[in-house]
Amino acid sequence: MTKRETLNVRLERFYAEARKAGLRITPQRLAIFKLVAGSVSHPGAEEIHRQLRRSFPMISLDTVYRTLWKLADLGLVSALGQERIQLRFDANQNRHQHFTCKRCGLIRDFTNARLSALGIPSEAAQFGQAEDLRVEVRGVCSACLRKKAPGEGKNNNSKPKTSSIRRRT
Amino acid sequence: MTKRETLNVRLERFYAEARKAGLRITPQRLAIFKLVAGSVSHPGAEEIHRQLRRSFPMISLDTVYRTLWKLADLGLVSALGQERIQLRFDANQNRHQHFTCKRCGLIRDFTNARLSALGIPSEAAQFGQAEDLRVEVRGVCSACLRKKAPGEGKNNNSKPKTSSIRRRT
DNA sequence: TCCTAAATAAGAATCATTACTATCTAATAA
DNA sequence: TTATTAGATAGTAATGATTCTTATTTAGGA
Ligand SMILES: [Mn+2]
Ligand SMILES: [Mn+2]
Ligand SMILES: [Zn+2]
Ligand SMILES: [Zn+2]
Repeated sequence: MTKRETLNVRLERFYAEARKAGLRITPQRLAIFKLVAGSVSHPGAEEIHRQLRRSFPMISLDTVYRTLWKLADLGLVSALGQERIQLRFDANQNRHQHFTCKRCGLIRDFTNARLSALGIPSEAAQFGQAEDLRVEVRGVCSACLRKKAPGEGKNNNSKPKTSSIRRRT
Repeated sequence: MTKRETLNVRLERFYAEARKAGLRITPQRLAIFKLVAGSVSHPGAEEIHRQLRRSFPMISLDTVYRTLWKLADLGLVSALGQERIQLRFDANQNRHQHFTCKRCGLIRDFTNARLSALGIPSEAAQFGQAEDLRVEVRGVCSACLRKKAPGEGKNNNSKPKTSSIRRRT
């Protein structure tokens, strides 16, 4: 699949999902999605904002963020890194894996023999010198499941204000 | 190994590494390391600070951060999450893996069949509902390798000021 | 074309983290 | 034991990414 074909497939999905969700297709939103969908660099919000200023000199950074999170809600993009903002520290230097709760930020250790045995994949070498491999299982912890297990509409719009966790999903 | 034994092993290492690196063992540093080493919750700096106020009412948040990074430099703790601070977005919704440069924050996609085939490990279930598994290879990208390949003392103290990346390692 | 809920721009606010600086102290040697 | 001093700390200001607030604009349906 060429780069152009990939972009088109993603755009189709964008239109389809946006329509399904009753999301307005503004020029800003379209431009933001196109930029991310056509990029291989996993850009951050500032970078996207800087690029888009060329065609939308007045676009605000806030719009970029709002749009990206909307797209994430629709499953059209993913947020990388963490969604939690605080750094977390770990004194366990044995090889192990983490379970992370995407709601409250809980992190717990576990050890799985198969995962611990994984070597650095050869594909990584093309980008530079690989040093280690991290495996993270993401989900929702037992405590958070208990909190509001039932009654979750597909579009959970509880305003999160500012907790340790920046966003849902 | 009991919890107490684990803590003692870690403390041994702390003293050994600190001595080796000529690091002063202050009451604050010892307390910070003990707290992290005795915890299973991967605490953040604020949390550590709050706990330590009980025994050191005057301890500053800055000391907590400085100490944690020092410990990280010595390989006694790891920083989780990302060291990059900016969120990054990804429109590739096919299963794939990432290579991440710990110096400049570059992120690139790759696909490894074995990694893509990994299922959620059973050990994760004890913590709640697991949803997905992320694999990240961390290292140094080609461009960064070129920049200052030689002449790196073991303790690279270039002041990082504030770039997109918060820290080395 | 008109209406209205949703989206935007602008800028203030927040929060985690880092920087600055005056003081303090652990480690060493006299 | 005391003096010395490089390294560490507390306190506080600064920074930078992200989110919030509000007045204005607009997409899309009637
Ligand atoms: Mn851990
Ligand atoms: Mn990707
Ligand atoms: Zn949780
Ligand atoms: Zn790099």
